[in-house]
Amino acid sequence: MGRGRAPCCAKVGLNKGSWSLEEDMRLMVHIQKHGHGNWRALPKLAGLLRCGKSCRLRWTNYLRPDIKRGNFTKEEEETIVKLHELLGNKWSKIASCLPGRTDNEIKNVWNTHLKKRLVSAEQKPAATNDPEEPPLTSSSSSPHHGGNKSDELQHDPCLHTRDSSVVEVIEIPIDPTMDMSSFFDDALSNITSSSASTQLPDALVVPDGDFWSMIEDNSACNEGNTGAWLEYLERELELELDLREAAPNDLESLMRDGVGMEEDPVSCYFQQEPPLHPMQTFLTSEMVCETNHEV
DNA sequence: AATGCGACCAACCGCGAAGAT
DNA sequence: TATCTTCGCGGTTGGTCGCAT
Repeated sequence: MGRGRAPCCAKVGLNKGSWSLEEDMRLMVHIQKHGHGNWRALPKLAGLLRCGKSCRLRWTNYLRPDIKRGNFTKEEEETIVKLHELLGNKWSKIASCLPGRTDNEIKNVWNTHLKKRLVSAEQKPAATNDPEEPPLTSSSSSPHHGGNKSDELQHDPCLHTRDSSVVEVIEIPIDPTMDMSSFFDDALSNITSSSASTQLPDALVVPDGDFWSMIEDNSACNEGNTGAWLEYLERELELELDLREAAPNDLESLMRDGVGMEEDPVSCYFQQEPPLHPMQTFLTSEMVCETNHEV
């Protein structure tokens, strides 16, 4: 029980459901500039009619700049399966081993894909040796379906199947020092605060859609309100480069070499996560692939 | 073309745990 | 010790999309 816990969301006058583009922008700009020291106070400071919890979820599951977008690779899926064998339903721990993936996303993938796959793999006798089926090793014995037994396995180096046999667990190296939340806190604290107001200009009409699709929609960026919003965002984030005008070759060199990291605190912030180049925050994986393939 | 259905996934709720004050 | 706050989890919901009929 949360001791003295205040109820989440005073359920009066607060927005629920899907986030609008304006809300995304407000949250993103506010966090980029000021960080998220106090989630409860953040919505008010950012001018959002949301509860802090909702803001935190939106940020961690969707807006965070290091989130990897797109389908899970086979390697990632196998990693999830193996880590689930080790850790059980410790989605955040599993997520910490999969850079760019959120615990919610992993949970969804597990519940919708991997669990079913394991069940079907279990139903198929191992003797069939179906080459299409991923190995999944011991997972065919499905250590967890049938209940939340995750904690039982947490410190058990071996997995016990239902027929009492013991199977070997493949060890996945986990960096215990990896703490994404503190990583972001540290990174955000390095951003020099600007004197500009976080309030969005009232004159700007918020375009329809969501944040990333707006960013991703290359063609739509050049005209209308979307363009105005992007320009506003770039000003707020002090981004000097206009990606919309960058040619594919330019983008590739930007991805490779970076631009103005030393000068641009926001870029420095983005740069602190090694697998992600700062510019990737404004590029979809599709765009990056496209760029790489075209050259 | 319209409808139904299932899959997928973002988002929510309620709760316990843990850290900070 | 009590309180406040955030984090993390399990479970669930509701909207959207694609496919079959």
